[in-house]
Amino acid sequence: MIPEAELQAVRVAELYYDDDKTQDEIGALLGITRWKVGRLLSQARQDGIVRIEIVHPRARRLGLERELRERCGLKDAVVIPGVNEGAADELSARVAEAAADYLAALRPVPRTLGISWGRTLSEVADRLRDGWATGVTVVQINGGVSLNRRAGTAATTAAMIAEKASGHAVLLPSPAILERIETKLAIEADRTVAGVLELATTASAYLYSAGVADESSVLVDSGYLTTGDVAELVRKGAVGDVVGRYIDANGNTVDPALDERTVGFGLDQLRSAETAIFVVSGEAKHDVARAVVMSGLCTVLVTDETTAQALLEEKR
Amino acid sequence: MIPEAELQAVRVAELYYDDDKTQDEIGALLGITRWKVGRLLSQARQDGIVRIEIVHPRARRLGLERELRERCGLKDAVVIPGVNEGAADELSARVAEAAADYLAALRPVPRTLGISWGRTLSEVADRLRDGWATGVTVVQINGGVSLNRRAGTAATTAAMIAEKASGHAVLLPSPAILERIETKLAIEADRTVAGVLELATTASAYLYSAGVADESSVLVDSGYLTTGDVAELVRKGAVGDVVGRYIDANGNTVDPALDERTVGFGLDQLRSAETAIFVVSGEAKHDVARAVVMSGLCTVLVTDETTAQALLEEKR
DNA sequence: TCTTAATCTGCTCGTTTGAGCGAAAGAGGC
DNA sequence: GCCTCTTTCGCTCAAACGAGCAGATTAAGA
Repeated sequence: MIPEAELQAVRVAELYYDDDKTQDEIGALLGITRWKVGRLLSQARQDGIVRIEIVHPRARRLGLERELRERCGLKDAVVIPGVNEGAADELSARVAEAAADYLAALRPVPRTLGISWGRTLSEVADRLRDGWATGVTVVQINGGVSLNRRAGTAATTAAMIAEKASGHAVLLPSPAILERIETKLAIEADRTVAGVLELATTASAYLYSAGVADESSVLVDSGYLTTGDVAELVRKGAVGDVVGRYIDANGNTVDPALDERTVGFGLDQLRSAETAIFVVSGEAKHDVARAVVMSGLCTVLVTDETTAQALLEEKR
Repeated sequence: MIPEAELQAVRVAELYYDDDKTQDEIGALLGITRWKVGRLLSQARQDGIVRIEIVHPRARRLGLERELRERCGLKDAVVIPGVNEGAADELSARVAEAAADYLAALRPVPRTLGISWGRTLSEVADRLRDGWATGVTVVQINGGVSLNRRAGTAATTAAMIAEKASGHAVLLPSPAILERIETKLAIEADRTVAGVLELATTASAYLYSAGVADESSVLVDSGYLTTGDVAELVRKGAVGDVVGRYIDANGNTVDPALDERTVGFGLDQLRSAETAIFVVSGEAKHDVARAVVMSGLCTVLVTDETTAQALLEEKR
């Protein structure tokens, strides 16, 4: 049996929202005071009898964002509503657009921006509008230019972001992962590389995404790792990679030896950053996303609704 | 490209409805006046960017009801929201319940109520609550007791409605359709039948449903008509039956000869009634419903959302 | 280019609404 | 039954809001 109060709440909600009556009128009609009407109304919203929805491609999910901020200790969060039909492309496009918007609206405007590279970042760069800022130095925080088959993606991403802000890009002239630790140390000691890495530490904001730990990874694609290497990493608990470094569900380095051979910004450095914007979308990346957010690798999260929900689900 | 104003409207709507900010605050935040915020907000609702929905089994669709009243010349209309999953039983149950509610809330309380019979009416009777009124005389407006296989359905419907209002039922002791017109005239001339029919004309309200013109009809089921008869009626344009009389899409009698042999309240009498409540639900009955509503056979319509939409669709 | 119509903007003012408070009404323990 | 605690109620008051208006701005036509 439905409680009497609920039925009345429904009736009141109908008259108020569908019939555009004032609370006073409704009160007179149903023989109750207008305050009671107001209370029923707010309870109806509380109970979910009245649902207010914002239906728009660019709409955001502020409720989820608030929860993410509060429960995950984020400085900020942007959540894009899920697309009706399962159009994964469109979803990532929208999230990328949101990230671009966020970056453009970021205050104070970063003087130096540290970025990673990959499909997501490239999409963000595309969607950034010309003149989104002025005079921003864009610096790569992890290596990987040379061996990449889709040559230059990494370079063009940085260049495009810089160009659209009438700034200039500083590339990291190094492979992502080296075969021998000695080589890695040597290259990091090199003036050019060391200079870039130092510049990276001075960045006022960082923008990066993450990869899934499977054979589809760009690191495999680029030849840095074999599918066997990845399988081994997964066995050790890897859920994905952030700026070229594989992490487990707790956000810790999975394979210290491999990490030693990886050139670029370290995870701890990222963790201590004032503003680290993490862009992620798609079901496949839920695990990495969780690891990144929970281990404090980012201060700002830009993602889709499903991912956001998955993150909060976990926390309950 | 999405117009700038729309994006701003979305932003405003988010801040207002999701973030519970006042229009003033939003104005300050976005650098616009609060009046502009208000205007964007009302436009967002107009454009359907902001959608307010009342989610409840007993909720009604007041917008549709208003349209029905205005566009179809109805005195009143009750529209029940569609059920999510295709549960036809539940839908008819809810519509029946709504009809019962409507009847109970009807003012002035009818002294005499004319009813038809059938599955729908029986459901309405079931859902009527004890003491829904006091001292109402319930009179059958069309025959059909005797031959009905589910013997007594018609009788019990009337009896139940009457009993729940501490009133009494007056049954029409006659078949629905007779084989010869002479018999029909004779039976109508009989004191008992004539008395009931006269009482029926004095009713202050009528409650009835309609049947579909196909072999599933209760008139076939009860043996008044053969499936062949019905097929012939359909060929002549029949869409369904109301109080035992078959009508076409315009609400006119399909077969005058058959009509002459049908005992009970006439369609014209129904049309001139002050209050004629028509209860109908389900996709199969859209055509009959349209015919009934458009030809002015009812003054009050109780139905489901899909049917209501189908009726209005037609009118465009 | 000037004129005119249409739209948009910021505002005044009266209405509508929600927070907060003391009184009344129920619920529950003794 | 009587008392206490909690909930619900009606109300005051100030904030929030929308209708309607006049001036500003834009678009369109001559």
